[in-house]
Amino acid sequence: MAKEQGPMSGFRDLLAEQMLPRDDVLDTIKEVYGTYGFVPLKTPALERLATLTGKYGDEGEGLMYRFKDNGGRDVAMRYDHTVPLARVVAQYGQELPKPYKRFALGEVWRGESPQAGRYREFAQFDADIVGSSSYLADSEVIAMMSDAMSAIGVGAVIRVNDRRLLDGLAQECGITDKKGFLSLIGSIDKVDKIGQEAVVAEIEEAHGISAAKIVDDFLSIDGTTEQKLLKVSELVKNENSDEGIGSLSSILGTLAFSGYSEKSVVFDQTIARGLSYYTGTIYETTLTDLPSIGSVCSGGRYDKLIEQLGGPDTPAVGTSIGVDRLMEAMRQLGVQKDIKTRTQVYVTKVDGTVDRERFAIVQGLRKAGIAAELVYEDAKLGKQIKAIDKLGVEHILIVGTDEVGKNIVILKNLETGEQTEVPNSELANKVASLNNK
RNA sequence: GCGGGCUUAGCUCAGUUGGUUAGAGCGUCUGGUUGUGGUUCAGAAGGUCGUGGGUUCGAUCCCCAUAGCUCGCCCCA
Repeated sequence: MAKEQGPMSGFRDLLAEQMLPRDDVLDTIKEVYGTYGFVPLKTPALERLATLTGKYGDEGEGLMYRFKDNGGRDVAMRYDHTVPLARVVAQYGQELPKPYKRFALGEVWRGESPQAGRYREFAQFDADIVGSSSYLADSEVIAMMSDAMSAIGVGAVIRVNDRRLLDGLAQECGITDKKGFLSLIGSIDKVDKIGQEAVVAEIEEAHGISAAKIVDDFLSIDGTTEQKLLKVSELVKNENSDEGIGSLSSILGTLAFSGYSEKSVVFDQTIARGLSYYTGTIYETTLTDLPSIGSVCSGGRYDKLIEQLGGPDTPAVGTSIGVDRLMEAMRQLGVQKDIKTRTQVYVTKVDGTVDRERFAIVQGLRKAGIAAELVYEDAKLGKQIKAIDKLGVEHILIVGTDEVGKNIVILKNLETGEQTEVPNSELANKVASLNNK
């Protein structure tokens, strides 16, 4: 059958069984972010083309969804949350609190060719601290990522590095031009994918044997965070790397002091991040039980970006969660909740003459904060129960003329099969207590 | 932008070395008598075999084209 009536390639419908667990995860993350004082920011899905052009490089530009709107204006779909943030900072700079800690959750659109775990419309959940270059800001963002992963029940380790360390490494390798540097970083970034040997070979080809030797030694460094930092500082000695190591020591030391062990936050000199705009701390998140899915949450410090994007010269550090990849990971890990509805009680229909009473019962439950529904159409009770059970609703009420006459309802637990008569007056409390268990 | 794979029932897929009524599992529906499900039993509905052309007495199967989907590379989340 033609599958041409579905959504376009790279776009998806998310039905209740995807959206409900997703909402739960996002709510949990929002709560965590809230405990750090982050406030929400919503920017439009559509921006003026001029706001977005020239910000993502030629490649990004080509991937942007752009068109003329009905009034003939050039517009483009939001491509990420960072450029809109820069616009907001430029526009409201004076009014914003300092530091400005905001999170942004929403869809972004990129006209890439879709692949496994990559879509043309996908949600990003960004959190950034704008206006401070303090290492405490970096520390908070990393701690917050770690907390968020714990809160949603996913084991994760955040691997932290510093861009300046890599700058220093490049310097040691005799690489001074930006292009060479990006190629070096690009190679190092692939170490998880292709292995150290292949990376070293690639670097030897591009930058010569002595550079390859240094990188090989660099990548081989092992041990605890503290040991590794020491060894790196011995191997790469220059101003750049010293800054990076100093900053990493402060951040990781501070985090360790607050109980973030090496199981949750580590120094990893192989983290490179392909993006060119990072200036300091960089980090990625590896899921303990599903490393192959890649980083579900990553970011770093980008002190020059907001200025480049047309805002004021403002330091910033932030993180971005790939919501869809995270949900996919949770599905694969089997930790995604299996829910199709939030309804707690379903009132069945056994007798059409008591619809008013059934409706009133449902309204009473709803007023008490309980999610309740009632069956509309006549059907065999067995069929009703089957359908309700399939939805995953645990309790049903049976209300017919007998029950209405006695001012009671029959409450049945579909999991245990247990069934009791409950006086109408006690119903809401009874149901509430069931769901609190 | 480059390369591979796929497209048969609502879903996941068989299948025909080209030949009369295209199959399975799951799902859906009906029934195993009146207000009690998840197991089970009996039965039913449901397919222009992606679209267009060609070869052939005959095509879902072969050829060409086209579209859609999908997976890699690049880049990224």
